[in-house]
Amino acid sequence: MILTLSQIKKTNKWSGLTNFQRAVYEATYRIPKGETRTYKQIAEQIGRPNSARAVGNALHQNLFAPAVPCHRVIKSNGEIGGFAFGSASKITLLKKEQVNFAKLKIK
DNA sequence: CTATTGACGACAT
DNA sequence: CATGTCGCCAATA
Repeated sequence: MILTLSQIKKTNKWSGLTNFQRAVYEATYRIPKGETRTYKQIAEQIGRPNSARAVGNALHQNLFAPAVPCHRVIKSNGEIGGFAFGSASKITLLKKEQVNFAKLKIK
């Protein structure tokens, strides 16, 4: 079951989150299919340009997978970054979404 | 309250 | 290109 953003906000999990976490999940939810964002870009989008690391921590909790497409978030240097279920599966998901790998350091 | 940790970033070497 | 160092921030113990 893939929850919509509005449905996510009604869950009991959501109510327990901090504003920072909520902002991260919202920003990530809006990443269009076939595109990627860096942790840095997410941080900037939520008004905290220096919180890229904290963004990664937030996504690691991954409370709303797969509703929140956290696999579309990568490192700013083009590397894949981490993933709760292993970076290999992260790459697989991106390939299924026809992401442009040209700019990424992935074969 | 302090200390530690981690799906990061920028820069130097 | 590969490593190391330092800075950063929020969550957690």
